[in-house]
Amino acid sequence: MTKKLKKAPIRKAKQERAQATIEAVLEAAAQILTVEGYEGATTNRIAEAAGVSIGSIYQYFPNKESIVAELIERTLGQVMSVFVERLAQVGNLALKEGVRQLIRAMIEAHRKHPSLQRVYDEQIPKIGKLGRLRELQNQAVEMVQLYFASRRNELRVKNLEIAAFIGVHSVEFLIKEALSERPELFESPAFEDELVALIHRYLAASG
Amino acid sequence: MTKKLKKAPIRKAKQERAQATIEAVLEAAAQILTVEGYEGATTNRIAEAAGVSIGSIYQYFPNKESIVAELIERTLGQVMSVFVERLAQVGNLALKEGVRQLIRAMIEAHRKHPSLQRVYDEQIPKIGKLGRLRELQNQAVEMVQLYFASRRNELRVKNLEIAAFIGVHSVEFLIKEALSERPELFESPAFEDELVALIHRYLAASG
Amino acid sequence: MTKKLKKAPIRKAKQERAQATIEAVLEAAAQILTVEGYEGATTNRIAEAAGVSIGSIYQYFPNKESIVAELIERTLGQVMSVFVERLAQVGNLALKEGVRQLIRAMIEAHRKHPSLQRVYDEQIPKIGKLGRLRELQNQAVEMVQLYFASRRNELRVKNLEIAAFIGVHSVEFLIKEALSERPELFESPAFEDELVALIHRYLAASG
Amino acid sequence: MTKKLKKAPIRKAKQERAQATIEAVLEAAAQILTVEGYEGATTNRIAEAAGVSIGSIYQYFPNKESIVAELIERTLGQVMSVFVERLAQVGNLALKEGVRQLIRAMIEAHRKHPSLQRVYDEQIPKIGKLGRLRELQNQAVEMVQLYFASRRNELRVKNLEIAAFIGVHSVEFLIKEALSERPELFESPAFEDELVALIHRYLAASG
DNA sequence: GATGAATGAGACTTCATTCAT
DNA sequence: TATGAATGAAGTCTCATTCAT
Repeated sequence: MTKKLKKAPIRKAKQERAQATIEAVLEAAAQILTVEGYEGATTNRIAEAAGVSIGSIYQYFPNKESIVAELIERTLGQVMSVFVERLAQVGNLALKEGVRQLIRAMIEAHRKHPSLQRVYDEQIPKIGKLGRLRELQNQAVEMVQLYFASRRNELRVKNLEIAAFIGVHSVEFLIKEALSERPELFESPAFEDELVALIHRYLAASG
Repeated sequence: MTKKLKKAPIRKAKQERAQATIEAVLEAAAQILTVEGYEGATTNRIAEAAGVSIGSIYQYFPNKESIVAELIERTLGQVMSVFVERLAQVGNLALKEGVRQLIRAMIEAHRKHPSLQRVYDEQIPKIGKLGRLRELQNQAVEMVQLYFASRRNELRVKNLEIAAFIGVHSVEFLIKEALSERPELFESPAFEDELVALIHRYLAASG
Repeated sequence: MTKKLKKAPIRKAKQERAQATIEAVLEAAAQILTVEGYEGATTNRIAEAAGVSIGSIYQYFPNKESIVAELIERTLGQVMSVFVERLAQVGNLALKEGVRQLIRAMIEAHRKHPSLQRVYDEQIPKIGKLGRLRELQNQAVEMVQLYFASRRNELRVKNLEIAAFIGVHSVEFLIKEALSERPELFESPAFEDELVALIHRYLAASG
Repeated sequence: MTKKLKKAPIRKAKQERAQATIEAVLEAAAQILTVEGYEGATTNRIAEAAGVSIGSIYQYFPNKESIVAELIERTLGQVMSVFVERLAQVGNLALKEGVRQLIRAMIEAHRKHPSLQRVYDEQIPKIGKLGRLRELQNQAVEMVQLYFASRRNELRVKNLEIAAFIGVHSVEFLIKEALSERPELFESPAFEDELVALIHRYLAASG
């Protein structure tokens, strides 16, 4: 009994320690990738920044690529879940308001992972063959296309696939671009308005 | 005198040979970057593909980065010159037609350097600290802003700087994205129409 | 007193558990060495296969080498004890029958530790500088030499040291070679006859 | 013309330099393998001992294993060619003289590559899946079997395959064993006589 | 004692760059 | 000037061993 009582917390403590190491590695990797790019992100540097030995990294990640992969997976997962959630809430709003809500969701999602985005864009093609990013982007395009379909009577555009492609990618990219090149624009309330105008006027029957 | 008379053509011949070497190196580098990405583009591989010794590369380029830099410079230079030229011709066209001409120019420019673009996007941030690309993009944005200013009476948008930023970057990126992910869309005539609609409706007073 | 009475069985139990751990480690090590060779036999893998934590291994073995050393010691010890025992029984047999008994003993001894032999051969030189194997082989040679001396009148050979060296090593090696390369030969009864013929005809006065 | 005249020797000089590097690496590797075994033979150590940079090793060998492989190939190739040559010359000699010639050939062949043999035996199983050694040994056994067949009327043994297996392997191993453990025996003329006695008496009809 | 997370020396290998020819 | 052999810093990863819990 005594043993069992003791052992459980011990194992837990160990698991926590392990998890702490993993988090430290991922944070350090994110930090270095952001500041110095993929070239600067050597395994030794990540270990050092994480305050961990190089061996510990390989206890939890099979190789360097998998660190970046995990980082990507987490970031994209969060971004997507925010987006999907908002999309569900938007179903019965008028087009313009729906567009605004979705754009706002994207802006908010990116605010949480500021400059890592660019690094991911660069590295993703090398990791996992066009990778999960494309997959998720395509999912997003498809979901948006369905939303457009549900609002068809408000739309000017006919080809919803092209419209979704253009809508998703232009917003996504303009957000990233503003975030990294014009932070003051990204932060201004006008930015959201402009994006909404861009997409809504493109989609909607005029007048 | 006799010497001088002889030397001139020899020097010329040498210059030609040197130029040929440079071209071969750049072509080989472009080819390898396109097909295998930056990782595969080792100096030895470039030398081999160029049919030149590794030593010769360092005769003309101080380091590997400078090869990529020169490649970028040339490509961007061409794209920009096409764009600038078209911009000059567009001055007195109506907004919608002007927008169409500029978009068409960008599409054509990208058609000439299809797959290298993505590599450049990835590499440019690493070379020369935000690099020449940003500089040129900013130039483009400024010129477009000037063009917008000359058509102010046709515009709905008030902040021309934001409008130019959004217009240039969304078109630029959508072209790249279509080129690499939806080539069939890129090739369809509808693509140009959609881009024109996106930008023109965003800019113009409706009606 | 009460304490002592209690402690004794506890210590015993502990000792038993300790012994069980040691056995598990040695078995796992033998298994892995046999199947995957020395390269695959990492300490972590041995611990895992033994169902023991890596820390426990270092409780009982000062380092990795000592695990292999113990394994070798045990195997060779068994082989030698079989051989020595048989040698004692052979003292008053006629040469040919004595040779046959000794060869049979060697064959039987090797049958018990089939594939580990080769691994030991590879590893022994690295462990303990020429190692215990040489020592034991030399002992065997000396004992055989003594046996030959006791049968000197039946012998053709004069230099008993050389004869013992040749006899012991050729039999030992042919057994190992057959075991690993021609198992069907090793299992056939003809094999023993051939070895006996090889050694007896070499030793004995012909006719 | 001048150029051609100059270039040829230059290329030759370079080839010589390259070859010298290769030889230095192989010699250093052989030396280290002999003295310290496979564990001690790190690529850096080999490079250092060869007086070459680590990079130079990888200019000529794709990996560490290939260095050992080349060493083995060269040694075995020489041993085999000596053996095959002698076997051809031995065809019409009486059995005993033939056996002596073959044994002498093996002794001479091993004298040229003294202590490397043991290392090869250890490493060969790991390189190339039982490797070229087994292949060559099997070839040797087969050739010897053919020789025995041509001398069948002088033989006592019936199963020539087993006889060849036993003859080849026992001689081969006794030579190696003597070489590494009893060099003074290896050098004595009696050694050859004993090996000849061992094999000839085993093979021949007595009397 | 037992556990297993953490350590870090050191192995193999790559590749931009130099330099003797 | 052209060549390509040589260089060596630096990168990724492994694994025997230690030590806090």
